[in-house]
Amino acid sequence: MTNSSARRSYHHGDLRNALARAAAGLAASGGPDAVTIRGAAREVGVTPTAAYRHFANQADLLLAAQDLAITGMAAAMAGHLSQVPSEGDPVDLAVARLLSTGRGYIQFAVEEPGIFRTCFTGYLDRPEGSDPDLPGRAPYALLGEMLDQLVEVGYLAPEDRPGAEAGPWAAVHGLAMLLIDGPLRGITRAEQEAAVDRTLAMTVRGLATGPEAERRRDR
Amino acid sequence: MTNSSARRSYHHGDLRNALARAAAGLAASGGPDAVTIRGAAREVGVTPTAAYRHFANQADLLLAAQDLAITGMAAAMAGHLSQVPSEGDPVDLAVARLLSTGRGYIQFAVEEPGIFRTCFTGYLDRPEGSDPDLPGRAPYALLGEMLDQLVEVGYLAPEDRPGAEAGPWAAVHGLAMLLIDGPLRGITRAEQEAAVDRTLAMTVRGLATGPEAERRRDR
DNA sequence: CTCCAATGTGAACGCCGTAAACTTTGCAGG
DNA sequence: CCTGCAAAGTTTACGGCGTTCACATTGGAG
Repeated sequence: MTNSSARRSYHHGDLRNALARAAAGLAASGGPDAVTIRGAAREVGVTPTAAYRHFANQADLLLAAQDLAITGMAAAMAGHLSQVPSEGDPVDLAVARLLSTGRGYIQFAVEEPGIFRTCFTGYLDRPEGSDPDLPGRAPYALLGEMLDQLVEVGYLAPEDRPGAEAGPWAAVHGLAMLLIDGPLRGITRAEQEAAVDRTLAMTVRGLATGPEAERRRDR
Repeated sequence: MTNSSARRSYHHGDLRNALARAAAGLAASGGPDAVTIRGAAREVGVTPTAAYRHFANQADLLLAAQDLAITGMAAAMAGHLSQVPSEGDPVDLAVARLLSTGRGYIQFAVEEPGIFRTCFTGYLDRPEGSDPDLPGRAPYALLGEMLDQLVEVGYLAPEDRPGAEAGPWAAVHGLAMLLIDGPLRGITRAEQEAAVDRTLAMTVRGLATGPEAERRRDR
């Protein structure tokens, strides 16, 4: 886990990135609370105060770890999504893509709880009117595409499209939180998968407001 | 904020409860991370080490704060639920009660984020096969009753009842988390309410698998 | 070649959790 | 009544954390 590239000179040369990577590693194993200036510095083999040449404070370092975490999560979800077959009935396909996105989200949370939690930490003390393109929005954008496709194929009613992200995102995010940090932690793997299936089924059914969805229900 | 009952003698007499209440206060204003042995002791006007006569460690104190937090949350939700009218169409009523429960959950999270977060913290390092009646299950039980009622009135199909808690709970919990700690933090109140409405609507629609639900859809 | 700005180190402060040794106190039994 | 013990607080101390300030080293611009 320790960074292999030993420091050769007084000046590190890439300390900022090295610290950020170390911070991400700490986050992966211990969650955001484990992201510590002293810990990251120790990992890199440098004095704690050196970190202050590159990060304003611990929150700033955590932010860098968060960037890496979000990148990792986006990559994992993209990989998961890419395995969905791309041929077949358009409605089935759009639904399958939404399901895959949700499943990928939850699976990442369960497999990498530290990173997942790091993705969604630190919004508390963010400067007021700061970057509206907040991190953590990557899944949001991806979800938006899925919903657009659902509208295109007639599964989701167009009038229900605006603001439709909230529901599915909440369902998937909530289940992830309950599974890794909450009261559902510790349930068996089978129970876990059942909970995921039930939640996704409810979500998909809850979005079925379009004409194509009605037609399918009547069959 | 400081506890008014000043200590009159060397022995406090009710230090454990006083510390627990102080811890809950800290949790309310600063979340679970603010629950600190030294902080609670300071609040009560006692030496930090005195706390160790009543709590094994900081996690133990946090657990006590969590108990109070969960009690408070349950009370708030019960109060919210009690305002639902008790007469009218049975299906409407059952749905209204589910909606009120969900709305109460989210509203409490938004109004008391520190307490809410404290309710769902500390599951990470809980002893392995400990109390299966985990805290945080109170909402779970309440939700179970709502779902039972939905089955009774024919809105939710009986075969979909087992394990049906996961979906609604996840949706409501997830939205709460996104609103208070996540990327949805900082949206306007109107946007917030829209997100809640959309999420609850999706949830209720997603549970509509019973005969009575179909009949209503056809009208 | 020189000097300065960037980048690192060392020592120190106050906060935290926690342990060990000590002190105060209420109360049980003679 | 009084004696002594166990319960409940206090004092002191350790290490880890974030953070600051003064200082050391270095690479590269002029």
